[in-house]
Amino acid sequence: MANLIESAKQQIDELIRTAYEKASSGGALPGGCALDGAAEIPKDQSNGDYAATHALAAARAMKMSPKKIAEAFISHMTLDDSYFKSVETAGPGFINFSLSDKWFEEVLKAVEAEGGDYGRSDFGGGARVMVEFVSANPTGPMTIGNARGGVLGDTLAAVLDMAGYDVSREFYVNDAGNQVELFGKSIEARYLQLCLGEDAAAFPENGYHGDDIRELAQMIHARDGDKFVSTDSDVRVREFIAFGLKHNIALMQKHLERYRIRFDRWFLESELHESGYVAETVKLLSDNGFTYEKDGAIWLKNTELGADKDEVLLRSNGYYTYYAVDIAYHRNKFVERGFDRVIDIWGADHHGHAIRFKATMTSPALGIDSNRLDFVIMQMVRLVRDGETVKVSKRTGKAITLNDLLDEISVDACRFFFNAKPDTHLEFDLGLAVRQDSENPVYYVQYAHARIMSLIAALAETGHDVKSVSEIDVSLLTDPTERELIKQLSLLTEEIRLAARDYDPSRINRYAIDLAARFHRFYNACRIKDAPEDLLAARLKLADSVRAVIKNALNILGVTAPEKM
RNA sequence: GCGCCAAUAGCUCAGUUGGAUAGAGCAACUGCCUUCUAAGCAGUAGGUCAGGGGUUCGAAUCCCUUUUGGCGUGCCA
Repeated sequence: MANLIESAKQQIDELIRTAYEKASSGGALPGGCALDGAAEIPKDQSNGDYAATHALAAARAMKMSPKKIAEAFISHMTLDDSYFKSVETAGPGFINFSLSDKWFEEVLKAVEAEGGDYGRSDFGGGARVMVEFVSANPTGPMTIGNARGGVLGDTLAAVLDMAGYDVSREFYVNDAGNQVELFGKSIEARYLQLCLGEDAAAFPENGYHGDDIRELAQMIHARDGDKFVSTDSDVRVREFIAFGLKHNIALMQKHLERYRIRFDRWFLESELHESGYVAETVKLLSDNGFTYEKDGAIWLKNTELGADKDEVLLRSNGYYTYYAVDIAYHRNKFVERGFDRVIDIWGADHHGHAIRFKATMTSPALGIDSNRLDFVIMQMVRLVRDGETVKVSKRTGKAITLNDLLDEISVDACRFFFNAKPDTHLEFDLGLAVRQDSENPVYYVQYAHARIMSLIAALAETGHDVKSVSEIDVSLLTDPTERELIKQLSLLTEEIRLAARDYDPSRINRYAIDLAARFHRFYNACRIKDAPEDLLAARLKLADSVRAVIKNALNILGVTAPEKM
């Protein structure tokens, strides 16, 4: 649970506040001024390990130059028993602190004590959070967009878990409605064409043209022959939908498993219909005066609820719209299942819906507190091969599926690559991704881990085992690469907290790359094997700490930490 | 038309919510293995932070505006 970055920052804040009290009571500074400002890690290491901006922020209120204020702070400050060995003013009035050996030792102790839990915090206070992601239509194979959403959702869930939330992963299965109907009719057409010839059945408008639909028809035909030719169409379509969905859902589960994604629950849309929950929800809205009738349909007064347009809830043909079902589904998440917070990961093609939908859910009609429902809108993935954009579409049948992708690219590389910042467009060059194995940053990180594993094994053969922090002398680790490496180790808890706060798990990728880079630098600058006994022990301990932390970071990303490469 | 998101090195992207001289990785160039994994390291070069205004001690970051791109604006989901 150690967050030594936060501890150090807090201590700086306290040191400055204490110094201000002394300085103001002694008359060196005007009293009664609010102290703003914060401790930050400066970009340039020559400016110390931490830089505080309190003096800069107080300049106006105290009517003094920031530099003079900073000097007054420092002259009234004692660093005894703190994490710092020195403090000085710099530039326009920054107060720069340098860390002491004590702090570096604390970091290694925390890594050792917490092991696989190092990085974990209670930032979330155990709040129950649902992350709903992928939720691909079961009418066809998962796409590249699902590949991105899958990684994003899974790693976000992992990050939230590490940050102290009680996390549930959920896949919402759209196994009802228009698209499913179309799915059934597409299979029906292919089936009839198979039994009676290509011209025997017209293919439905906007139907699913993919080969997977033909395959489903073939599977049915292989099992039952021409049996369904004479069946009533409604019955036949229902039968084919049931068959197709069962097959497709099982396939999605298998492919996601391969992708190392496992959901706590696969929630079926049909449950909401069959239990009458959708009807009940719409009735609730109607009873409270939030709907009206027009053109034979029931509309939600969404404009009054803060959205930019009204929405149909019940179509004139008697079917509920996705909008009505989505309201019911989210009402279920909050009201029936009591999640404190719900995060939906949606593609950019749904962002308009997300805005309207949030307005609806958080309006008086549903009464959900707006900070309980969040959307992560991820921008589209542009698939490129040989410099040309590949269109991703289930309908054309030419889409490259998640599973196709995993046949070409390792799960490790895929997961690492797709875990990019959600709000930027992602260009995925297939040719490059396939060829570039050794240039992918994931290998850079994994290599650091493998390197340490073999290092530890080699040293063990000469009788040098990894010792505990209490048995080594941390003050021997004086090389800049060693100091930087330990500082990077200390950062994981904070990075996880920020990743959870900002819903940006890609911070962990960058963290892992940075940690690996600092290890490689250390490895090149500091010999371990030939070092004097005490130094060897300290460096070996440091390397082993790095190994543990890389493993934790890769674990969050769902990427393996290999022992050899 | 209106709305949302974006624009940073040749390419892919960071930039700790307003801090010090804007950083990495690819690609290019120069070095480093008889010594713990060279899938590595060190170095050189590369910038009008899309353009213009504003806010203040201080702006890639906040506000306004223009341009460019993606997406949305269905009784599809």
